[in-house]
Amino acid sequence: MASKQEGSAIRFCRKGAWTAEEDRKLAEYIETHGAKKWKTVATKSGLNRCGESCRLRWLNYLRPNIKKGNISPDEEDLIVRLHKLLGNRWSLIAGRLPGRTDNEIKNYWNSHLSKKIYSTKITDGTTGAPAAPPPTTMAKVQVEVQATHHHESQADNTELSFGVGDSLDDSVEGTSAMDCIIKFLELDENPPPPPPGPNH
DNA sequence: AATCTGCGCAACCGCATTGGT
DNA sequence: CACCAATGCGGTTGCGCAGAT
Repeated sequence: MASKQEGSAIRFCRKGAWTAEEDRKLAEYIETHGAKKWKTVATKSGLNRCGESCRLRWLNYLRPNIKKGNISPDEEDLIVRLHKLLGNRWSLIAGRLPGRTDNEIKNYWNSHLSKKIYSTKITDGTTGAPAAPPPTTMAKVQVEVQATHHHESQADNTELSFGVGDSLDDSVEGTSAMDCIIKFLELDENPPPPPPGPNH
């Protein structure tokens, strides 16, 4: 019986907007069992949804400590700077903005900031290539950050700062972490003179 | 008052990466 | 060491709402 239901759940993933009832079921299940093994979550929670769909819904909407809307000028500035550094690594950028999701930042960038940046570039006369060509792998991100700062040790710190495993939890993401990023970004704006080293 | 256009948000799809067997 | 499955990420699309004409 159960196996049949599970099978159908996997084969016929419901699509479209989530209902309040689905949200409740998902939240209830995750509260009890935790947010892991999304395929299992999808089947055991009684939702005819794909695991990926459940994950997205949880991360972008149901998860606690999520801020909705009202992106402050500070956050906007941070997003612009981080995007300049990291390119379209939305999850990394989101990791530095407590309570924000990669999807929200991505949407915000696409609808607001990209236009803003573009018009700024037109004004500056610096048209052409995007702020940061999107690297395809984390390794490339590291290389890019290193290249940006022309300083190995700094790049190493950066890599630590931008750990992917960071959660959006406000309790973890303290002011000091944010301060660290802001400092880091200040360095990006006013980079110290590169030491005479192996770096070009 | 009705229609059209643009904007913002939520969700889906495909690809890449990582972990386990 | 190779293969398979699961997970995560980024890009793109669709839907609904608000404002302008």
